[in-house]
Amino acid sequence: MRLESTLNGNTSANTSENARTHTFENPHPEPRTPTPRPGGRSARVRAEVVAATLAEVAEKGYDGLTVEAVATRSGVHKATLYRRWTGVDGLVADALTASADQSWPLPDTGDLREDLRRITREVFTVFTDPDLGATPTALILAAQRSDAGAAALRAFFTARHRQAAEVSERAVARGELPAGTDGAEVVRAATAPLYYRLFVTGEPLDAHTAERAADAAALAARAGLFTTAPPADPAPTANPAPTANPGPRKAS
Amino acid sequence: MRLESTLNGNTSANTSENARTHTFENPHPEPRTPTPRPGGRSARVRAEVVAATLAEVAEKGYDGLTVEAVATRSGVHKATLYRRWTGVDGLVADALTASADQSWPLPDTGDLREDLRRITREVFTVFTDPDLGATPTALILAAQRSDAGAAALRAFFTARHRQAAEVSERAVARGELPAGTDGAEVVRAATAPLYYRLFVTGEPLDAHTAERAADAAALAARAGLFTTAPPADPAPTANPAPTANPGPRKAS
DNA sequence: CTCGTAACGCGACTAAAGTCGCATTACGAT
DNA sequence: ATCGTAATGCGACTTTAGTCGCGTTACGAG
Repeated sequence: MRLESTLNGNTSANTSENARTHTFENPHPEPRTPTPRPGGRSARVRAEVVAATLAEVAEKGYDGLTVEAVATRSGVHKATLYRRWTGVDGLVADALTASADQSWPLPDTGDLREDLRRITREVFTVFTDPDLGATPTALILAAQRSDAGAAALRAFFTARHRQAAEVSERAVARGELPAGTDGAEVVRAATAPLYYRLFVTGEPLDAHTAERAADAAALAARAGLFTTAPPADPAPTANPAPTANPGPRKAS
Repeated sequence: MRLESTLNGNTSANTSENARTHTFENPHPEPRTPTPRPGGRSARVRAEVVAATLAEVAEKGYDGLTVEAVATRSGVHKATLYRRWTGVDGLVADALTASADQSWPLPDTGDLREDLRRITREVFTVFTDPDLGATPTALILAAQRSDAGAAALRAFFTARHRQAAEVSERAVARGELPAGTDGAEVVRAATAPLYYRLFVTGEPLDAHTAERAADAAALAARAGLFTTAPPADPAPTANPAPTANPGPRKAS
């Protein structure tokens, strides 16, 4: 009985391996836990596959991404890709996980609104530039397609928001924001309108919109809307009125 | 030579039909334009297929949606589904287009912040309720997967934002907001943080966040951030500083 | 009502995605 | 260095998605 071990960053990718193992009817189960071999060839294979996935996604978009093409480009056999990464979804999730380790500089202008403007301008610049934006766009779209991808995306953004919270922490220290401000929420408020257009509504995004989103977030933060205390207003009433829903509805 | 005609709401779905026609090498081209037959059986087929698509999406999610299953559930042959709707993407786009015709009531409390709170609370309620939210969630995710779906999604949200702009128009008339406020932008600002969590970052969404998003949008609107005039600040400098990008990056 | 043909159903078929059993390679522990 | 076996490559194979040619049904125009 052959057991594939769990490799770094690929816990989800080995699910089908475990599942296959469990379906093998061995009347004498071997309780021994296999020792992972994450180094050498395995590490090289992963690096080659991640690189090939990113290249394929950048070139063909998420919809054109196939296991066959990644196999060809990476020189890794497709059986390995299916075994270790389950399929396209696992490849995307792993590529995203690999991208999450990138460090990135935070703006520090001494003014919160300007910091936020720089953040939103960068998001705008990257995602509206065909060359810069192809890979991240495709990765986000691809990641949404599966539980594994969505989990990797959540981890990615959660970490990014936590890091970017520093711009608000500095503003608090400067006395620009009230103590107890949730810095990650400030960054979310600033970037959400951009990602909303880019990835939900598909409406056009311009530099002015990016700037305005930052300004609105800064204004709200200064007004104390993002303090971790609950709002001063009473809780919603127990009888919500019929309201508008801008989302799609199930057809009757 | 058989030509399939363009049907209501299915212009994208007939692309492959036209493409097939064009690839047929007929030395004597027939210049006659076929007369569409959108009524009777064709209308019944469309209704059955849209209903089946919505049911399948609600039950199995966007990832479990297959042409085969829609064909089985609707009783329409899969060859027809491929011919008329091209595939899963066309089915989703059409289901979304069919959903877009639903009318929906707007809140009118006499107070902008409360109106926006009701809108965001409704979005929150629908998308966090497993029963109410399954279909719209799956439709949005599925629509993002193709150009046709994305176009339908854009049309859907653009129309919704335009309609919801009425809450701001009323606020302007009440003297609550400055003249020239872009009402659609106000609604976008209110709802974007919700959809960002739901569909981009996958982070949890609670009622407090929904409420706060409405409050921040109302605050910014009252401050005049959404007037259609450009901002009073000078344009961005010609030399942008290196800034943070909270999106994924291409691995080096 | 008739008629031309758009739209559809069908089964056979092709293409693409994914799996399996076997042999080989190479990673860690000793 | 040796050894057990994790990880991989391979080709054949299965499953699922999508296509094609033909005959049938039924929609509008006249």
